[in-house]
Amino acid sequence: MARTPPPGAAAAARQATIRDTNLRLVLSTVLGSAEPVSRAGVAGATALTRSTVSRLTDELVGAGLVDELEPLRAPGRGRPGTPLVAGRGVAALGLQVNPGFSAARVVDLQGRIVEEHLVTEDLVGSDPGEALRRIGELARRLRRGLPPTLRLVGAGLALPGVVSVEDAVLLSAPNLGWSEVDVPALLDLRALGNLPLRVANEADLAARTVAEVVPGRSGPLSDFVYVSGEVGIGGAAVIGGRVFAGRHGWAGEIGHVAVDPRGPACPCGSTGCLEQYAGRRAMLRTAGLPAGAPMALLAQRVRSGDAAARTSLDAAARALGVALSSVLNVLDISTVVLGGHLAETAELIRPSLEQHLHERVISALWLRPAVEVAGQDDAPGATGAAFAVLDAVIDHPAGWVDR
Amino acid sequence: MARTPPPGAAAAARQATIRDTNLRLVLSTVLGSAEPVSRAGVAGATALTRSTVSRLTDELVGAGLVDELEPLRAPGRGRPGTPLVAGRGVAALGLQVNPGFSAARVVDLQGRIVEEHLVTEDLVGSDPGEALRRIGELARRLRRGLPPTLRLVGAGLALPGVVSVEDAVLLSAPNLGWSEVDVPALLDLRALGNLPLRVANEADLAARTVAEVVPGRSGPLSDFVYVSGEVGIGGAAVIGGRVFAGRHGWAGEIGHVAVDPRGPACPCGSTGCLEQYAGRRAMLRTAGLPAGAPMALLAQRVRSGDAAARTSLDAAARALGVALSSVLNVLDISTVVLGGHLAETAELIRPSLEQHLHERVISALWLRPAVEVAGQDDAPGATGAAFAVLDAVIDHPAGWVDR
DNA sequence: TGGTATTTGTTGTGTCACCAAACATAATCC
DNA sequence: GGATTATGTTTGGTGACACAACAAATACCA
Repeated sequence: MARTPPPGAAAAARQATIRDTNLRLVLSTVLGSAEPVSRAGVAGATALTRSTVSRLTDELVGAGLVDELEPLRAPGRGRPGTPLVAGRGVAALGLQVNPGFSAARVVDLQGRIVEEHLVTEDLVGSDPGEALRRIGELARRLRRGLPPTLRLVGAGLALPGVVSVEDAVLLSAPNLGWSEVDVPALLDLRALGNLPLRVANEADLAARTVAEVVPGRSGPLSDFVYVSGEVGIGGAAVIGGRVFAGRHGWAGEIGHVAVDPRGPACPCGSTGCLEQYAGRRAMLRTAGLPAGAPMALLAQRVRSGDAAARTSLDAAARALGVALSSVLNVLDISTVVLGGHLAETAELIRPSLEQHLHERVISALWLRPAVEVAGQDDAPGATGAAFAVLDAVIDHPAGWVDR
Repeated sequence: MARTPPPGAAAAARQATIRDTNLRLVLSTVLGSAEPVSRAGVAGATALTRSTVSRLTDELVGAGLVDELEPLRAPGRGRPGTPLVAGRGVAALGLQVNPGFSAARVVDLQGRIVEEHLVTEDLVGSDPGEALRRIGELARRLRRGLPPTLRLVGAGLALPGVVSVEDAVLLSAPNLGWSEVDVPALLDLRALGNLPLRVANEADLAARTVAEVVPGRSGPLSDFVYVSGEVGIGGAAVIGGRVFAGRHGWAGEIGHVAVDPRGPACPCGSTGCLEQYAGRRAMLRTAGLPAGAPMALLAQRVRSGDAAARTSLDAAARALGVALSSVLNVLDISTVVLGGHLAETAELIRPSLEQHLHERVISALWLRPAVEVAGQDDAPGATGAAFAVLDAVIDHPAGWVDR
C-alpha cells in the first residue's frame, strides 16, 4: 500500500519524529547561544533531561555538527561542563552572480569565511552560459584550496532576479538582461563537486545575513524589510527571524511597488515603480552623474551643496518612504534595513525617509518606524546562499547523523 | 528547576507530542474531506496504521469532536466502514460589531449556523461601552435558544479596526470613531457564559471564511488577498490557506496603501490612500450620491450611463489596481477576492481591475492575476470569528480529549 | 446456499525515545 | 580531607506507535 500522505497534509508523527525534533532543538540551542554551552546548559534551556541531551549531543558531535572544546576555564562551583560550539568541520559553498561581480565563498557552521574568491566583471547583457561557466571555474579553484577534512554539505547561488526555486530556473533578471536561464543545465555541477545546488533570489539571501549573525543564531532584528539597492531595487521581508518568501519564492519584490502611477514608465510594464526613483541607475541619472559613478561621489556632491544631487537624494528618499510605508502597513513590520548602494547613502537618506514613514505608517502611533543600515559585506548574497544551505542542515540534522 | 523553554525557542518533543500531532492529523483529515471517511480511509490518507487511527478516533468521538454515522450504504466489496464526520455537538460563538450592524452567531464544527441574531444599527460615533453591552445582550439571548447538549468551546469578536490580539484591546477603529477600547473591561463576559473570548480584525476573520468552506476544510483558494469593502477598506492576506496576520496581527492593512502621494489627505495622516478612492463613502461621494445610499444604486446609475457614477467606479478600479498590484508583488500572490461593498459592484469593477493588475504585477507574465468575489454573507466577520475559535480546537484537540 | 475473497476494525507483542532517579566524576568550600 | 555542588552517564520504567494476527461484515461465485 502506498504509505505517502496527501500533498498538503501534515505528516504523521512517530518515534523517529520526536528524535528529529529534539536533535534539531539541541543543535539550534548550541548554535543559537552566543557563549559555548554545556550539555547541562542545553538541558536547562530546552526542558529536555540531561540524559537525553547527552545522547543527542553525542550523535551531533559524531556527525561533526557540534564540536567539544577543552573544559579549561572553571568559574563556578561543581564539575565544569564541556563547552559545546558549532562544528567547524561542516561548511557550505555560497555563490553569487551580480551585474558588477561574481563571488564564491566557503562558510563554515561557525559563520567563518574559510575561503573566498571575488571577481569584478561587468555581466550586464552577458551570455548566461558563459557567466555560469566562469562561476563554476571560480568554485572549482576555491575548492582546491580547502583543507581536506572540511565537509561541504551543499552549494547555494544568489541571483538578482525572479527565481523558480523548485527547478532552479532564473525566470527573469532584467538588470543582467537574462531570462529563462536553466541554471543546472548551464552550470557544470562537477565544478561544485556534485554538491546539491539551491538557487534563490539575492535579496532574500542577503536579508538572511541580517536576520542571522551566524548560521542558527538570530541577529538583533527579527522583523524587518530588507531593501537591496543594486542597479535596480530588490527586497525581502523577514518575519519572526525567517525570510518570508511567499508561495513561489517571489515575495518581497519591492522594487516594483508603485510610488506614483503617473510617474515614468518602467521596463517591467508598469509606471512609477520605486526602482525608477531609488535604483542606483535612476539616482545617478537624476544627479547628473554617469551610470558607472560610485555612490560615494553622489554623497560627496550632496554634502558640497550640489542641487541636482540633492534633488536626486530627496526624490529617492520620498519614493522609498511612499513605497516602504505601504509595504510596512501590509506586512505589519516597523523596521527597514538598507543594503547595497542605499546603505552607502543611508545617513543622508535616513532623516527624510524616517519622516515619511512616520507620517504614512498606520502603526507608527504605537511603534516608531526605524531605519537601519546593513553591515558592510561586498557579496552578502554569497554569504546568504551558504547560510541557506547550512540552515537546511540545521533544520534537519537527523539526515546528517549516522544512526 | 524551571522546566520552561526560552520564549522563542521550539518546545521539546516527548511521547505526548506525537499523540497530539496524530490526534490533530486524524481530526483534520476527517474534517478536511468533503465526504465522510472511515477509520481505514483516514489510515490510508495519513500513513498511520489502522490500529493507531482507531484508538485516536475513539478518543475524538468520546470528546464529541467527531461523530460516527450509521454504516447504511455499502458500495464496495468488504465490510463497510463506519462513516466519520465532524462532531455536531461542538460549536463556537461568533460576534461582530460593524458601523452598520451587530451580529451574533453560533456555528458548529460542521460549519452550520445553529442560531443567529442580527441587529441593524448605526454605531458610527457611538459609545463603545454601550455598543459592547448591547452585543453582550445579543449573545445572552442567543445562548438561551441553544439546545442544552451543544458544547460551546469559545467566543470570538470581529472588529473593524486595528486590534491588539494578546490583550483584546481595539487600538483604533476610525470608521466607528473608537480608539483604545478595552473589550474585556466593557463587555460583560458573563453574558457570553464566561467563554474564553478572542478578538480580531474583521477582514482577517472574513478572509478565513473564504479560505475555509467549513472549519478545517480548505476552500478552492489557498493564496489570495481579501479586500473587505466597508465604510473604509480593510484587508487580509491568506497564504497557504492560513491568514497571514503578521507579528502583531496588523498585517494586511491595505486600505492605507498609497495610490497617489499627491492625492487627497486621509484621516490616517497620510495622503492618497486606497480608502480615499475605493472606500464606500468615497465612491458614493464621487458619484454624487448621499453617504447612506446602497451600492446597488451606484451600480444601476453606471449601467444607465451616469457620468459621475462611471468616474467613481473607474477611479476605484484604478486605485484598487495600483494598490493591489503592489500588494500582490510584495506577497507573491496572484488572486484577489473582493468582499463587502466591492463585491456588490464586482462585475463592473472586474474588467478594469484585472487589466490594471495584468499590467503592474511582475509575476503576471507567468501567472495570470485573477479577481474573485466573496460569497454572500451579511456578517462574514461573525462566521469567521466562530471559525477562528473552532480552528484553535482543531489545532489542539488533545486539550479537549479526556485521557 | 455455502465457501472464498476482500475490506474494516480490534487485539496482542515488540520497539523506540523519552523521563526519572541513582550513580560516577570533578570541581569548590571550609 | 570531607561536605557541597554541578556535570555527565547508566539503568529501569512508560507511552505511543508499527506490525501482525484475528474477528467481523460484506460481495462474489459456483
